[in-house]
Amino acid sequence: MTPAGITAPRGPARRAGGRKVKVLEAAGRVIAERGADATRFADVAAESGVPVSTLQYYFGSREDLLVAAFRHASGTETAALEAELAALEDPWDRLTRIVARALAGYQAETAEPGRLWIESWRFGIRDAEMRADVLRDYAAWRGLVADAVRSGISSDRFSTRHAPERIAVLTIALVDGVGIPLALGDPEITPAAAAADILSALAGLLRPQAAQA
Amino acid sequence: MTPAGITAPRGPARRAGGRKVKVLEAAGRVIAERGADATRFADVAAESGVPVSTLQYYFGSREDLLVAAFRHASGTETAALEAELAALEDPWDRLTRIVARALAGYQAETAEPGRLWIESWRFGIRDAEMRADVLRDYAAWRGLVADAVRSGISSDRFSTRHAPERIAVLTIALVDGVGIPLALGDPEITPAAAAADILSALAGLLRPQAAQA
Amino acid sequence: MTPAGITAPRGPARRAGGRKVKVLEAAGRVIAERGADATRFADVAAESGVPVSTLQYYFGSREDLLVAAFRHASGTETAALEAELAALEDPWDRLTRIVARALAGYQAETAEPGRLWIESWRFGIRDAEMRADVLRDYAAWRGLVADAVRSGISSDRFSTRHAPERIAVLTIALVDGVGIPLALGDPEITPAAAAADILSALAGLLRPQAAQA
Amino acid sequence: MTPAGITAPRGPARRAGGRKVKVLEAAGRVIAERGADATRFADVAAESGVPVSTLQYYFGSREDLLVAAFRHASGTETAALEAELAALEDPWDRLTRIVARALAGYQAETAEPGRLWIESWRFGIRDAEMRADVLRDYAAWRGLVADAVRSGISSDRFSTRHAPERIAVLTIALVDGVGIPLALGDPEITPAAAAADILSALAGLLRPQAAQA
DNA sequence: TATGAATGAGAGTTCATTCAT
DNA sequence: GATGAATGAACTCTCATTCAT
Repeated sequence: MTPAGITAPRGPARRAGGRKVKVLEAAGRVIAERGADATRFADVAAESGVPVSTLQYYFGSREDLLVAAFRHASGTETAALEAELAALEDPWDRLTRIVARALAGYQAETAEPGRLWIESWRFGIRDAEMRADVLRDYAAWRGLVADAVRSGISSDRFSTRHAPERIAVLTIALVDGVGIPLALGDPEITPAAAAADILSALAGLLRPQAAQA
Repeated sequence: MTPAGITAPRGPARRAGGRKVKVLEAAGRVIAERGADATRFADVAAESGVPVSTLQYYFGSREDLLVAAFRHASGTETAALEAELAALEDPWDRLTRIVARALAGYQAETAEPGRLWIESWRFGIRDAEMRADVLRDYAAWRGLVADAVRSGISSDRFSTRHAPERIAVLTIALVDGVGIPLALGDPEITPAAAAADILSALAGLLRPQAAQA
Repeated sequence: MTPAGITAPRGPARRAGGRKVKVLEAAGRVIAERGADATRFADVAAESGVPVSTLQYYFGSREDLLVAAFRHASGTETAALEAELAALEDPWDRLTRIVARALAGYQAETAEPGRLWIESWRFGIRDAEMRADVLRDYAAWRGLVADAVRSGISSDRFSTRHAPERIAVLTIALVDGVGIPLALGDPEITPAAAAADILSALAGLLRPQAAQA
Repeated sequence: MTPAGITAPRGPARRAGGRKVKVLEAAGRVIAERGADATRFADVAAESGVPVSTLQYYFGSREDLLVAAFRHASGTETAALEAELAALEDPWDRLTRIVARALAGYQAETAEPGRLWIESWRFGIRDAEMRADVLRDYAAWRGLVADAVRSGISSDRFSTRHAPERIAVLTIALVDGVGIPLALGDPEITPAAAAADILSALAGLLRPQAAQA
């Protein structure tokens, strides 16, 4: 199906042997590590092995590089989630997976995705372009939740008086709201308990039939 | 109840006729406006009318000033909330008030408290002192929720199989998780609907008797 | 009179269908607009539509391009003046035309020739090649004046005890010296009055007979 | 007459032991040497011994430093000329001195004042503040010439049908117009001959009585 | 106690130039 | 012959901090 020459990635930086992608990933790591405001060209250069002037040649200003890095990271994360969900039929399983993946992003050592989300809120408050990206991401994640909810309702597996869109807003709010203290190492939150609590609350809203509490 | 020394304020800004307090409030405004990382001594000097070198004389390093400003803001906000709650008997009313005040912090033009919260997460991820403050705040807010829940349970106004501490975690998660898109001006979130949804979810967990939906 | 090879232009830009000439004219405009020191390859590329690397391929270093642009502009201007003068018999008319053309170069919106002259002095002070060009131009302009003066003397239309070469120096000095404030928009200088004053001073030196004041 | 403590200079930078004045003089030397556009903070720092950041603390931007340096130089030069003229009674002597001083500025090794004038025209074409300064200087120099001319007319030592202001414009034009090739080392111009020619032309306009040709 | 003066470190950005095609 | 990609060098400017008063 795919002609030979097309195996090379076709993302926003398909030329130069994926060098830009390497840079964007390096930038993501640095942002997660130090914060967007403290991310210098020099840091990304050191992390990626690409000279500072080349970074500027690629991306223009420092802010453009940051926005590109955020966009790359969120695109990657969303794509991975969608790929995971594609394999799942049961709507409750899908919700479970969404919650798990979101929380996983906030956990552990690097917690790269979660840190980038937190950075992106901060950034989006003051930058219109970033804000648009963040809202688009919110819409994407909520959309996946709402789809699962709608699927569960139409197959009679969920029974709820709330609109799927409202459920979606609450679900994403819960994972973010729990994810933050998780990222901060709050001793009162453990990943497992957090997931269980969120799903339990969701179950209260959706009353899923069979197989779930 | 109140220890002796508290009659005269003993915080970091007791002397100098409240000049330090003025500075901390100015710093809070600047942080909300520009973000903590972009808050320079010069900005706070301009906002407060106090010379840069005096700010350093008062607070030491820039980071110390930021931490002090966060601490002052959170102390003020928590105190205000506690004062509000002190007037309320009914536990559901108290939960309603907590949710309302939290969401209010994220809304509208300046959204100063909410922006400071978001900043403080970011900051706390990388600074131990700030992290301790943030976790203390989390504990305080959750404590107020848990108190209300316990009070409702013991007076048989709430009926729930969840631990009050878990309810508290979820409640604070919800207000933060909804507050973030609110602060970003997400068109899918309106303050009223957000509050209603959160309270509706809480009602599902607590099944409050009478007077509430 | 004209050496053989001149029928086909042999300047630095004979090939490539006049593309180099287009570039040199673009460079002249940029230099007049921004000044030689602030003239970047990128500016000339934007003005001419020729890529930066091609400019370098054509002209070598930035300084070489600047010198070539100055030379092209002065050659063009001198040639135009000579063409104008060729049509005039009367030596006073020729002086009048020289003064008028010189002053015109300093006037108005773009004042391209005048600005290039001013730039070239500045440049010539520090660059030997440019200095030689400037002195050659001085000699050319003065030569035209001296020729007219000599012609007027030998035809008894001028009566002066000054050497024609000295008159020429003073004449060119006057047009430059008045041209500078003209280029600066000095409100005390108007083009018409400036020309009249210069010619009046010249008349004092040459005492032209008949037809002139 | 002068109280002890006042011996310190009272110019635009009387504090800090005249350090700013030292810097401005250093900047003037660098501008004359390299040209304004090529004058870097680092050059002035090296020439003056004052750190780059201190230069910025003193003057703000690089452009502000340049403008201040030009202003200082022109103020110094004008003051020196006025002091010279104050000792002279005879109007023709005063004109002679003005011409001599102006030409001297363009001569010799450094030719600092002349180079600064040439730089200032170039700068003034593109910068409104500089332009205002240049026009003010033109007015000052012309004013001194016109005063001498008026004085000569009212004492019947000059006899001219030209307005003193027009004579002044021509005089300054002549010294600038001759000064430029002088600064360029034009072999056709010698300082002595240049001065003689200019004064001779002036004499033609003013017909001074006695003692002058 | 409070403040202005002074300065070093560091960052983003511009730009000519080199290189490979 | 022409041109895009890539990069090192240089420069301005910001800013926290030190010092002296």
